[in-house]
Amino acid sequence: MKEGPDIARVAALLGDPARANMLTALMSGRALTATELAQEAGVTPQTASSHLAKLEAGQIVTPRKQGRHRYFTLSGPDIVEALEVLMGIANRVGHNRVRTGPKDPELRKARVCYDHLAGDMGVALFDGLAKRKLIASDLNGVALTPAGIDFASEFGIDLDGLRAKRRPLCRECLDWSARQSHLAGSFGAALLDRFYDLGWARRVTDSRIVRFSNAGEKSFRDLINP
Amino acid sequence: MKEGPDIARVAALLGDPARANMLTALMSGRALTATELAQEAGVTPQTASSHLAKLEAGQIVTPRKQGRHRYFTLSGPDIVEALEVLMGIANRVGHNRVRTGPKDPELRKARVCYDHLAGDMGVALFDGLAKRKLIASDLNGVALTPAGIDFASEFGIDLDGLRAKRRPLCRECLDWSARQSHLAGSFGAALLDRFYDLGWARRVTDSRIVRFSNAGEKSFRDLINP
DNA sequence: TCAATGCTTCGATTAGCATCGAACTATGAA
DNA sequence: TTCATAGTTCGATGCTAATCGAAGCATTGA
Repeated sequence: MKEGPDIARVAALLGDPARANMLTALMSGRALTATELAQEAGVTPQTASSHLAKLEAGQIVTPRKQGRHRYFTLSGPDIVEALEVLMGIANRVGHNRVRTGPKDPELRKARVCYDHLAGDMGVALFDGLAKRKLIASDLNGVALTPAGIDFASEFGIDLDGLRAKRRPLCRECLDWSARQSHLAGSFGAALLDRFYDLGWARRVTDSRIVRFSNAGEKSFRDLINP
Repeated sequence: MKEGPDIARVAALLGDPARANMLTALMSGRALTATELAQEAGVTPQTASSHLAKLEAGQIVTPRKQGRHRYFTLSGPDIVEALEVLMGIANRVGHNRVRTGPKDPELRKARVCYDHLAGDMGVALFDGLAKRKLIASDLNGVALTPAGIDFASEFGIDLDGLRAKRRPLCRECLDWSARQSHLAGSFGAALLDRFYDLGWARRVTDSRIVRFSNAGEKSFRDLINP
């Protein structure tokens, strides 16, 4: 009938509430089992199975069999990007769920959102970088300032390497718990990696929690509030 | 129920074939009337009206009243980006419509796809830049090489200005007629703008056709095949 | 005023699909 | 082998939403 790639097929796959919930859960970057995804989506395992079959057929998720579990992950960075963009639009047009966010105080404080820092410290990072004028945000989104570009190389981040990827460098991502923006995109992810490398923080296994050491948190505070 | 922005609402709006066709048509950047969009989508005006009401309520499109017509445009650059990303995914997973592309030979040769160059010359531009190693594409997508960055400034393109926008610099976009990649993203758009400024080409009014002058086409050939 | 065009609202029909209960397969543990 | 857990398939149900015909506004032009 019409020309071009079939957007509708892909978008329809993301457009069901149950499936969207599953995919959102997978944005944590962790591989989740079918049952876990069923719980995340609030549906029965049968229903989840049917949804997962569709997502798999559409190459939105990739399954990996391990013992009697099937672990699912998002099938590529383009899926992450699509979800991030859609989140941004949903945020802009005010389609937000009423929800307070995670209960666990450690989760509220610092956790990973796919591959970047979220939670109170994620928001603090965004605000801190903005206050130091290393990033600037306007109607069109957020971007590194010239000062921010200098900062990145001083801080040990290879911007040219990041630019080689398809993902945009900077993106705002609405924080589920704090309801404010934190920094996503490949630069946001690189910052968190750098925190790991510097020993400031580490990821708690089997959880989205990011735990800063005392010294690491101090350095972090100095970074955002010099 | 769940946390976060409501992806599903937005994605569902893009996930209907009729609506997706309308939105794809609007990627040309031109404002289209309700009846035109109905034709593009292959539905009756009544059905189109109902779809447009939903898209308007979801702030995906913006109407502008003029006389007895209602002109619709995409409501922001984030919508364009979402459509581009979804096209990329649909392309990757092989969800393409079977269709040869536009019939008009001039359309096949050079036209705008939203705001960048498409058609045979769009594909030639992509290939030429790749052959000159000004852009490099891999699994993750396409990006400017260091040589490409130098080229851009020599050619009069303000990369820092482009980076300040939310849109990614480079993106592959599957060409509807040639079935090969051409260059989208803010850099792709800037290149086309530069062609206009240099007098190489101009846009035919009320059409997506881009018409190169003889001298312009020669310069274009020299550019991509030095 | 009348007619034509652009677009929307109403109502009825239809089709697709999300959902779940129940039964089935597969892996692992006792 | 037997039991338990993880996951899928099947079938039935019910809801939502896309679709279009017909009628209703609104704007423009004669």
